[in-house]
Amino acid sequence: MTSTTSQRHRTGGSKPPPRSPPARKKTSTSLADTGVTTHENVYRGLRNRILFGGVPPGSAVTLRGLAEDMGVSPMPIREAVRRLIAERALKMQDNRRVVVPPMTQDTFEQIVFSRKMLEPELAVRAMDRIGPAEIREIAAIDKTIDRAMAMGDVDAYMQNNFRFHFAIYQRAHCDTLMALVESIWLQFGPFMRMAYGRIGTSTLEDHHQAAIAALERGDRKALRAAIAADIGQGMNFIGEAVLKLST
Amino acid sequence: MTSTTSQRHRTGGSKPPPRSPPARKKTSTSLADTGVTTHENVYRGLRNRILFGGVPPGSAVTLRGLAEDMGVSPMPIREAVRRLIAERALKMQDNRRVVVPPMTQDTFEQIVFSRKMLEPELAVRAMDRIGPAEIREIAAIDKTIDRAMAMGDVDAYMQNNFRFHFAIYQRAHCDTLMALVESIWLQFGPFMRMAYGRIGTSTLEDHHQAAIAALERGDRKALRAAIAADIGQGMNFIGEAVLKLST
DNA sequence: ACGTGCCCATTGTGATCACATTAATCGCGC
DNA sequence: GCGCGATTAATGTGATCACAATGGGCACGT
Repeated sequence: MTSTTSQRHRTGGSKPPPRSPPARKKTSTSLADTGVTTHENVYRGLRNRILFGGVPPGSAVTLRGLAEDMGVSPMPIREAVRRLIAERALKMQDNRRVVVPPMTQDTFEQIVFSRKMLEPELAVRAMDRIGPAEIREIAAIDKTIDRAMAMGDVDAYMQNNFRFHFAIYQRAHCDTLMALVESIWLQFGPFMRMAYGRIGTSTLEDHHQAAIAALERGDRKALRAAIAADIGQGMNFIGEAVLKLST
Repeated sequence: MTSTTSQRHRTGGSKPPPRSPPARKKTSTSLADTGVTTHENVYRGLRNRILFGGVPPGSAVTLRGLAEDMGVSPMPIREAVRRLIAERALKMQDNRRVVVPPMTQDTFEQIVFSRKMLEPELAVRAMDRIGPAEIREIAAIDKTIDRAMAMGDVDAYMQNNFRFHFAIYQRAHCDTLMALVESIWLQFGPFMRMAYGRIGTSTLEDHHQAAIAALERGDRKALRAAIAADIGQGMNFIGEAVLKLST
């Protein structure tokens, strides 16, 4: 699947001897070719897979393996992986092997702290730019979350939980803060998935309704508290499932 | 010139028909070849240059240019630059040109906010691991800062100011938080240099003495306040110099 | 003299090859 | 049969080439 190939930069077709005949083919414009570079597409795909738990912690990520999967040369893979390493979504161990970094109690605590420091602020800053239309949109996402939870659809739950939070944060137009928060989400994404995979989504409760209500009332303090509570509850759930039960 | 090549990875010696006489020489060890990979060395060199204002905002950073400067092929440069872009130390604009990102009032405010949220906490967490010996070391760095300020040595001032803060933060052993803070420092480094270049270091006052005193007394609240005040004062200075005066 | 169009230099991107190192596999000896 | 060493496979790294696109420089035309 996804045998898609790159959109440009055909290298010569065959070529045992050094030189390569032109043999340009280009074209194709395969699919999803959103005009961006190949390594950008690779990056987004990989990023989403990590963010939503598609790459279990500890599993190896090889350049040539991904290259074959995505039908491109190892080159754009290298750039995408390097970028994800810089964002701490991946980690290169001393072996030079690339893996999803393991979670420790210390790291987890720092993640929780960072989230509680940054995300409520982001929500409050976004509040002024969130009107009735945006609130409706956000509430719709929350509805989707409820459906996913009821059906036990972990993937849909995670994706929409992400959409819920970032639909709010994004309105703050604070890209510097957003970059920090996105990096943090990338770091706990795989373990959120692991937690839901172990325990399921049925016992989940979030504070999204309280956040929506605070948005409607324009209550900054309540919004801040709702986001903080949501983070606390969600991260506590992950902590229990991942750090307490086995490893 | 600089026909120099890397230290390993022989390229296939002869290559019959086509290209390029080998001309390898190894050379130089220009960059403190610490046994790590080439792109890691390139990364560190470039990172320091950015962090300490060696690359003025707006100036172009070209792959081949840097490659020639450092005597390596464009390849490790690409990885280092890609990493610095991910850390927001560099930015690739739509032209595909790589530059030190410009500073805006909004970005600046977010940087100040992030620093005030994260760095005092880092200092407090480090306090338990900072004994008399470490305090002596930190105080010595502060002495060096005073000397640099008196002599108007901007480079020495910036490097030792960095060393002062991170000598403290490092003891917290919080690498997740540290990564966030380092990314932030990379973003305002070039403008700190710009500010000092414009106004000089003579009018500077910091709160380092208060921080050292708080460390000696084990006074968490005072340490938090001293770090926050130092950030406030320093960033206000940069803000005045960079955002108010011209652009 | 100024604007306009073309040409070439430069830049980032992608592919492929060569190499060093590490992991895995198999075979040999006990 | 079971460990242990050598050989083989696989992986990340660096270099080089080819290509598309942008930008700047120069000549030409009005």
